[in-house]
Amino acid sequence: MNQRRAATERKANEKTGRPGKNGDGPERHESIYHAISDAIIEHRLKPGARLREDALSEVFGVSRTGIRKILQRLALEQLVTLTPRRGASVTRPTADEAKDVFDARQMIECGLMPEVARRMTPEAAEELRDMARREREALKGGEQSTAIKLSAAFHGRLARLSGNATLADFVERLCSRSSLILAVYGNAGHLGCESHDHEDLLSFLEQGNGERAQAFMSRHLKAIEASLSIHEEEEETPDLYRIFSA
Amino acid sequence: MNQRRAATERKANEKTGRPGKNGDGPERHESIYHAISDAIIEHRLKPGARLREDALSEVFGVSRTGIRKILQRLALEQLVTLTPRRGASVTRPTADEAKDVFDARQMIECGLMPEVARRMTPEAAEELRDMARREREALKGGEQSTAIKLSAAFHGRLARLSGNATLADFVERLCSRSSLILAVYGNAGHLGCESHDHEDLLSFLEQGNGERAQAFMSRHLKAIEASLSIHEEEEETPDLYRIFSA
DNA sequence: CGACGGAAATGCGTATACAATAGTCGTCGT
DNA sequence: ACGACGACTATTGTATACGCATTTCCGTCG
Repeated sequence: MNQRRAATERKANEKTGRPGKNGDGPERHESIYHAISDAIIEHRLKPGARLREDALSEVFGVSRTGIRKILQRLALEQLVTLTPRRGASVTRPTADEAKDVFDARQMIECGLMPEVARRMTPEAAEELRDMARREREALKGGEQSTAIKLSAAFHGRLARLSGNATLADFVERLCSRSSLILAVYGNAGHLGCESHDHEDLLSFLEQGNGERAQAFMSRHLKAIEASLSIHEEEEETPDLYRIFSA
Repeated sequence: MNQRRAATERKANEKTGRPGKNGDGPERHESIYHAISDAIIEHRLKPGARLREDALSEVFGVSRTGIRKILQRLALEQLVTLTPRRGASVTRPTADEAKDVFDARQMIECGLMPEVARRMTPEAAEELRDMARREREALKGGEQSTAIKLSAAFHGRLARLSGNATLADFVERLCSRSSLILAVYGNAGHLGCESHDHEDLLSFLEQGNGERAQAFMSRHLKAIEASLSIHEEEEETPDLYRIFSA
């Protein structure tokens, strides 16, 4: 076990070109954090998947201490669930949580649209249009992972344009969780944010029409939420009596 | 000096078995977290105060590892700021952040009022009325720390009544940060949420009048924000040129 | 008198060790 | 043969100690 670990560490060091010591401290942690959160958002790590500290520390070639810090952060963002003495696993959102998240997005993202319309610039519109285009291409090309990430990034970038960093952070967190929700309750092949919704939304924003953008965002989110198939999947105390009596 | 006191205190705790809270488990960390965050929210730790890991670990009798975890969490909630190789300090919110926080509170707390009015029950109203009463009494009695904490708790509890846990979490975070903002920009003797605002708001909610509650909350928050004296206090790179040319 | 350089101090991150616990598997008794 | 109890293992949680980087302060030199 230790030998394996040493080998992995050496390989990691060779990769970064730092022999003996990896002094990249915070930067390395940041990249690991993004690697894990991306994997979760892109559904390469599915809800319920266990994230063992030893395994992660071996894979990334850092100490378990560092991994723990990263897992704590992910837990605070509710992307992973930490159960005491049982370790970390990718969060499996409940139906209630899904409703909360989409209600919150309705409130915040829609509420942000007027200000975003006011602050929209040609450069920002250009960047967003590019993201929307790439997302649609990824979706067409079957790269669902890429499409999911780009969709979340689009919503996040949009919120950031409002100038309110705090609310933009909230939106980004909500989008990450939405990815998880789609992974659990989404119908395969009918991913959220398809069609030309993002492009259409952009048009309203470029026209400075906050009202219509707001209404459109509301419909957009409602459409995504409606596409979910919420089946309650009782986690606790399944009603065996009801199940086996029928 | 500090070491000796901390050592004796820790020894005493171990000998007495730590009455009230058992120090063994994660609950100890939880209580330390609350101790620090309360101290920040109640302005017993003022913005800019440095939080050295060694000192904290001695005071609370836990290792630096645990303190680090707690500081990370507080940093993610933006109550403390971690500057690389400079340590942790209580966050000193900027004027921009203050505006963002209050704009966010306007959007979320006001947007929540209709649902809260719909779900208000006599028991909840009773509890909230008690909190408001205790807050007013604390304010009258000169216990500003208690009043500040109760005010934040009132807003948080209110949001939680909406049934949306995600948005309630956001509101609680925003209220914590608001406490910090009041510490920096608030006028002494004119603390937020005084008068009978909370009681009046409760009345509207008990009547199920979400519209008026929403409007009242909006005025309430605007009043708090307006009471702030925002002076820019350039932190870094003071504009010497501008200062000395005039 | 100012500037440069070294030594001490502080902080951060990692590794290692140890403790505690939940899950698993085997054995024993009825 | 089946169930229950107990030991073992795997994994997490926490503390301690060390190494490295950076900052700060002070002494010496120009």
